[in-house]
Amino acid sequence: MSLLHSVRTETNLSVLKTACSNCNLNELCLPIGLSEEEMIRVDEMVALRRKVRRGEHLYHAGQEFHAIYAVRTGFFKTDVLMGDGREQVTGFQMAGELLGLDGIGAEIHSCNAIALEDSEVCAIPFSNLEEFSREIVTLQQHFHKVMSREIVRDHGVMLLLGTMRAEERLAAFLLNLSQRFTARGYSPADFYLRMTREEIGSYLGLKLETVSRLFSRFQDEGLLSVQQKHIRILNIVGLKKLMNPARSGA
Amino acid sequence: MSLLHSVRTETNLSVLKTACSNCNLNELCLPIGLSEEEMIRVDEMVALRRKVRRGEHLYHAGQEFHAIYAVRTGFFKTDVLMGDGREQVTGFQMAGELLGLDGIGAEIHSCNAIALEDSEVCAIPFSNLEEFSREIVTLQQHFHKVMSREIVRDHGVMLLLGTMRAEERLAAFLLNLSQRFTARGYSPADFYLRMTREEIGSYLGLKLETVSRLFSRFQDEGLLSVQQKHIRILNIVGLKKLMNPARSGA
DNA sequence: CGCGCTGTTGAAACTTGTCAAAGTTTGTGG
DNA sequence: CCACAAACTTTGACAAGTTTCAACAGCGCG
Repeated sequence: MSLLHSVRTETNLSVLKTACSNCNLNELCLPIGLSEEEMIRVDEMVALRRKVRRGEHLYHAGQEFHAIYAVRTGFFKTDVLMGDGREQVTGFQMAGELLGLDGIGAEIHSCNAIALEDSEVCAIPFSNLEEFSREIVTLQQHFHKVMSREIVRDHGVMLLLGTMRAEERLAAFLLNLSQRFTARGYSPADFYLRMTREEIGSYLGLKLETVSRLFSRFQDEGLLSVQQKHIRILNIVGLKKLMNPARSGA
Repeated sequence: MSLLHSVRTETNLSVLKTACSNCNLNELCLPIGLSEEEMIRVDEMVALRRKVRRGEHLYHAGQEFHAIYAVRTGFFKTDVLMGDGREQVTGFQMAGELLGLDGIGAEIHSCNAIALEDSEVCAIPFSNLEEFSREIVTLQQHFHKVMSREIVRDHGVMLLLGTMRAEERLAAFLLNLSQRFTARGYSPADFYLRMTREEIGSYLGLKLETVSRLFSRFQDEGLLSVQQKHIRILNIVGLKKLMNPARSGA
């Protein structure tokens, strides 16, 4: 526990042992589908909980990789930076979602993970995860699925960035958020954005002004109500239509 | 082996057992780093070789997932299609690279894999892979790294699509190809593209006309020699500079 | 309570896309 | 083996979408 040389803005480590078996997230998180017995074994795997304050890094690009993190509470973004300062946000993560998969390949993190609000994660030392997944088939399978789904999600983002127009991108983004909030028991149509217009823009391959204009336009068109970060979706069907522009024939 | 109901354009299955231990690709492919003994065990894991002719699908989006494929020879693209016909190419795969990771999550393939030239793959039934990777730690670790690297690669493509200008994208694409050809013992500066301008454009989020104009411009600027699909890189430093436009300070 | 970060809006500029036409290569069938 | 058709590529002129630059408004943190 006397781990860190307490680097500048580094985050706090908590000594609290986390128990997946008690966690209300276990239906969204890694242990999906484990039997009660297996779940209790998995409790050993999770090392500790860690709090990350808004604006702080959970890990930096270039840093050594040791653990996968599961978001317990809060909200993160991951991004990659180009030499000249350009930023690409590669994802936004909320409760139950995993962070750090990018580090396995090179044993070095390839992106930054930054808390967008005060957050808490479970750290799962990767060697533990590999060890347990050799013994618990369900866990192995589930972990592989999680990684694969991350790949599929990334392909979806490529589709968005490569082929969609600005308004389609923002609609897709809002619908995706809506759906993920719903899965966590929150309102599908009324939520607070945790990220700035610039971060949304970076994720969607747009400039912040474009995002802002689009929000205004969607509001004018009666699709949304926008008050800063407070979004209400007023016409979800309309939003969906924006994404799938009427195809003539088919 | 009496597998397929011989669907229309479906590909041929070969009864040949593949042996990783004899394969000259094993330094690029899944079995990297295995001991000779382990390698021989892994031979059992690989089910069979399959030929895929140019233009044919290795698998379709929506099809049930059973196996991961390793490219032995040839060249593939993977793509996802939107309802209205828009296509996003998500990757180009060459010898030693893996196809099918997208299918693990939902047990259904989420993209199409199409041969761009007559090709041959090794099919590795996924249940075998999971079984063997429970026993052979090196294999488990390597497989996890391969998946993670795919995620990192995807993030690189997001960066490209989200933040780079057309000329930077094409430069990055050519340098990436060059580097992968080099890793396979081919010339870094003289190669044949297997894909059309439209496919390059789809991968890079550009229209085929833009790609064509860019090739012409790069040629005018003395960076490349372009004769249809035959590319010679004449000024690799110049290409790299295009990607990292001179930063003022730093 | 004010300074700074975040967001909004406008006008002009620029990059890339669209449409169109013609040239080139490749593949196929006679 | 030639000829024709289809697919792919190149190039131009113009249009459109998005960015850039700039000014200002609002909220929130210290």
